[in-house]
Amino acid sequence: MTTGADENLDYAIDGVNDLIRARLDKMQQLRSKGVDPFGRRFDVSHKAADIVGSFDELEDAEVSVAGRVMARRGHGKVTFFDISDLSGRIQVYAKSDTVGEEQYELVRGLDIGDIVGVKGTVFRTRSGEVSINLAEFTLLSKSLRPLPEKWHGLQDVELRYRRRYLDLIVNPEVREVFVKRSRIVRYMRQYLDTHGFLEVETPMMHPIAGGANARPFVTHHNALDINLYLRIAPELYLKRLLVGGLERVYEINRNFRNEGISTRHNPEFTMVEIYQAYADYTDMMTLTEDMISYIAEAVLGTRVIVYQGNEIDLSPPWRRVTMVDAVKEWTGVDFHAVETDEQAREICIGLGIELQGNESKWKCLNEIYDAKADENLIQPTFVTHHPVEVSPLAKESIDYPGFTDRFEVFIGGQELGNAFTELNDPIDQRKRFELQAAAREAGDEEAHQMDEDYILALQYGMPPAGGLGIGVDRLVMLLTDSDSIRDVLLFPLMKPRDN
RNA sequence: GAGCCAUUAGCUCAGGCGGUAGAGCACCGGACUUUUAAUCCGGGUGUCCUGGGUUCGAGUCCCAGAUGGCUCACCA
Repeated sequence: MTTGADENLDYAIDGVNDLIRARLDKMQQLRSKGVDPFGRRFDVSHKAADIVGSFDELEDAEVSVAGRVMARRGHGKVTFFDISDLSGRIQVYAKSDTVGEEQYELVRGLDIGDIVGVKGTVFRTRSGEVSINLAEFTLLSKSLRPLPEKWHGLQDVELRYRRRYLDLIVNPEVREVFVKRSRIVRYMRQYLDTHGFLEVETPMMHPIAGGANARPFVTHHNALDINLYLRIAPELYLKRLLVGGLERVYEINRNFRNEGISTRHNPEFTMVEIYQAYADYTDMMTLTEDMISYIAEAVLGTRVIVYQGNEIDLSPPWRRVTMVDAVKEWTGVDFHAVETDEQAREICIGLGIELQGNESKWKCLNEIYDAKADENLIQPTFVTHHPVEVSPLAKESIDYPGFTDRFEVFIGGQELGNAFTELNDPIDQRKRFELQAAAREAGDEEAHQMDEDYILALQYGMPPAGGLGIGVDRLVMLLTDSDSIRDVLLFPLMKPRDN
């Protein structure tokens, strides 16, 4: 399928302008000269940054490098261009006398954005820049659209998210964030694997959406003719695995919650959930401190980080405070001294917290806590002992009746994780579900549904266990100093544009 | 879901009080055999987000809508 140089290709490209037309013309001229504008495999011997970094060993050696043309400086019979690969950039020096007229014409026709392969010898220019003296040039992919500007990069936030590939091409610091994200997850796996945890995968499509308080996405299976929910948490499946004797399991995967979008919430987000038989929430605290500081050390080389202008020390141990004490610290209100639900509601209203009007005392405590926690918890902090009422899957505390052996961990003003000693009493669990069902009846759309199948599993006996969930996106935000979750998601959810 | 702000060339941005739409980079043509935000000469490439309205005249004022950002609400 050859394309004639005079064929009008505008139909094939959306929004053709003069810049694009010029590139289409070049593409057709290349074809008519027998040069394929969209090449094939190319043997790469070195990465750009490695050549620059190992100049002493590589001087005068022949190398081949592939990458995208990011800048071009023509000087008549000599042309310099910079190519960029994942490792970095290197300059290529093309001299008409060396490469010959034919190849030199190809170099002169290069556009910023073209992907090329170059072969040549390593040398240093007069001004000291490590470069490749071009011997052989291959066009690997013609770029038909102009890239964003080299100096300011791509600033338009909407375009950055919708066309992340452009963001990655022109904004190196963005690429760095996602490389770090990959390393964070890798070291998390490494930590858990070396501590005897088994990585598992559990269903993403659930007949009952359980394990968290959230509204689910609904989908439909045609052959079975049943509705299914995209999971809001893997918790109840992972605990079935504890029943099955897997003892230490974890899963790193996506959860889906049909709720608002914000700088801290994306409808799909990544959680790691970890369960350890014969342990409790205090073991989970130790694990949290130890794992996160390990990851920081491994990825960043330090446990002292800066997040949004605050210096944060991740070295264990982290502060521990009960929820009642924390609320007392922030507001002066001691909930142990509050007698009635009405009193509690009045306190809430006095603090400017909106209520439905039927909240219990402990629900009120939780409301105040939710409203105040973020702003007050910059350094790593475990807030422990949430009321039983707001913790339907956690075991009640022995020495703190009415509260659960649970914690939420905050760092940098953001909730990062949630953990508790798992409720393994099937009778108690049924009662908790019944209370949740009642709340649901009363209009709480996020209350748990009864899950008979899960209770059945508990009836066979689940070992006592500690369970922990950590928001991976938020951990990445923390370790990359990102203030929006969209900056750590390659493709955050965006409303489609109707063209 | 609510409030505030933004939307102008491929990209980054400027456009006083309503009077023929601008710059830099990129791009096109020319010069140039070690440049590097190369330089020099010449060229402005546009659905001013969309649709209404006011006006002799709207990028600019008014109304409605779209998308995005931030804040709040909900949540992790």
